[in-house]
Amino acid sequence: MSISINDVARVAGVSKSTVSRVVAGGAVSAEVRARVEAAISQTGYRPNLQARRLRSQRSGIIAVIVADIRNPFFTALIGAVEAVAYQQELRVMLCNTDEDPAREALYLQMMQEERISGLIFAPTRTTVGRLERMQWDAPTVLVDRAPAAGRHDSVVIDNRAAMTELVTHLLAQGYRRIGGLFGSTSTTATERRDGYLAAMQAHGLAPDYREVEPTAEAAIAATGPWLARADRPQALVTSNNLLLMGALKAARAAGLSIPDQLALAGFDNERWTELVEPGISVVEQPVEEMGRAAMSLLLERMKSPELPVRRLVMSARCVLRGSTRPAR
Amino acid sequence: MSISINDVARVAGVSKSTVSRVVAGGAVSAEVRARVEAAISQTGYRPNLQARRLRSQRSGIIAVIVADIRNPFFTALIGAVEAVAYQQELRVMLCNTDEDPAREALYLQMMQEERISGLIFAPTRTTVGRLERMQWDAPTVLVDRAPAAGRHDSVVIDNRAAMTELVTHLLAQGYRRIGGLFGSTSTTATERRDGYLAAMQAHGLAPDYREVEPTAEAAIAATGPWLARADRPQALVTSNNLLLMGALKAARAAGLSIPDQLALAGFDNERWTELVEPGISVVEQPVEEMGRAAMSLLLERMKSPELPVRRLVMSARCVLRGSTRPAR
DNA sequence: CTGAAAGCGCTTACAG
DNA sequence: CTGAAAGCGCTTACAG
Repeated sequence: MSISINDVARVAGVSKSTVSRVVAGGAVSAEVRARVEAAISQTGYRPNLQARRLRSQRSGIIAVIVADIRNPFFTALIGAVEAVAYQQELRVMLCNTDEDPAREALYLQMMQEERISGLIFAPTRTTVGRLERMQWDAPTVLVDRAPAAGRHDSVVIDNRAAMTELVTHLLAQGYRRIGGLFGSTSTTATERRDGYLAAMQAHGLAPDYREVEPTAEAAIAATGPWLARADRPQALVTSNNLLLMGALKAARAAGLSIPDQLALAGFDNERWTELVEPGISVVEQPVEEMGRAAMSLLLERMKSPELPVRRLVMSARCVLRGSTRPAR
Repeated sequence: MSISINDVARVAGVSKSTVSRVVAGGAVSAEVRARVEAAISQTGYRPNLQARRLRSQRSGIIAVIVADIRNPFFTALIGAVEAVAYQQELRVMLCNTDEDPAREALYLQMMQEERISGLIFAPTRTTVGRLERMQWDAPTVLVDRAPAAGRHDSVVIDNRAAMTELVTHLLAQGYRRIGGLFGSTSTTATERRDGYLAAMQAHGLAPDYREVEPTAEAAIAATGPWLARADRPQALVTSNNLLLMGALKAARAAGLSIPDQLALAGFDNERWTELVEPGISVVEQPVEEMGRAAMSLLLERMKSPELPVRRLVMSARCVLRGSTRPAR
């Protein structure tokens, strides 16, 4: 079909071993090297990676499996991963699971068939549990979502503490009926929920929260009726930026002014949170750094499979804006 | 290393040809099939795609090369492509070029070595020109960015007409000093610029525009000083959503009220354009449909390489909001 | 420094 | 329906 190493060898008048050495940068005399290089550009030869991988038993492919490629948090993460992969001459295979454990299982299987060199994975809560029991031996780094302790390296923030800080801020501003809107599919959302519960309980307040599919649409559907109730919350925290956006839309639709009738806060310092009026208070995660750190851990793991499991907890910070101004 | 078809054959007491047939769903007696399937689950055998691809000479890999994975337009596009690829059992290799022609060239070469089955590509203006002369024969669909006529299938909108419509709307609202902020790296931005020029000229107005790197940061840097001038525009249109966001930030920083001191409009109906006050008028592109259509064209092209070149022009629509209310 | 040979794990005609 | 053989395009010891 396409031009192979044999064609180049014939044109250059050498063996294919020699062509292979030239391509790999091995020890070859200058004269032969020049002849082979001429033959390569004359024929337009391009190595076949499928063959190289089969023979060398390393694919040089990194898989990235995320729950929602449309969530800008994951987009930024993927961007950082891709940048590192590019400079390491690794390929990136993209897998989007829509928070579906069945799809995650299928993708894991496919990536096993792919003989990937490494995996960056943001799994659902369901799969976090299963992953411990599964036979899965490719070098893997869990990012954003991980068990408290497990078999794989991970890069996370302290979700519980971050949410506790956010809720404590609202309490300090005088809010008492604080509602929580949390994703139902990730350990991350669950940890953030626990941070909310801890803060409320520490102040002797009754929690009032919902767990939903982590999309703006689900947030709108859940928040609309909630905000129409007589005992509706004075403030709302959400576990991610899509839920935050949905909550804001629902508040606007209900005609509630922010923060006077509803204070609002959530996660991820997306640019829009600063552009709406008033600005929305958020927990900012170092997402680019998380992506780069995950790749660093992965590269080390690929090099040294016997390293002890590492868990990297990065720090997040609250960015406070008008949406959480003191309660009247 | 890992379990191969030979191991399964030995356990099942058949030849590896037979195992291959079972895996491929070929004609095998029920009794033998059962034995082989038992051996497969007993050994935990997973086919090696590298070997399969080398032998069958088709990779089943789709490459997606985009200029900026962080631009939500491209993110949505990638999401749609991935969804179709998943159901077609194709893998997606993700390539991000940061609008860099050198990086595009490198990625094209890599994907050639990958022996990809197809390519979805949003190239820079530089590469749009080169692509015509390059030897590049993998099935390819250009999306969002394409030459007026060329060797490859494409899916675009009528960028020139869409921008003309947007500017004509501003003119009808009474604005005269309308500035344009356009990306410098894509045919898309250039076509939108031409639509702006056409509308201004049709009304005998002097154009006033800048071409910049298509990022929010570049937009802020360009717009800040511009809005500080005595002859600053009364209205501003931008060629994409990142520039729009940057322009809005610069307007806010300059303390200009919208639309009274500065009307604003751009591209892509991102959710934030509706949540800021006032809402921003935008051209909405059918981005998901563009991604799915691109995959449809690609699948057909993969099946029938001899089809004539097709150019699919999808329709866009203006979503008018408060940011372009009539001028005082 | 260079070449011949073996083999990575499959699929695919070709016999039987 | 089943198996033996060839071969996809490489790399990698092994000789020389």
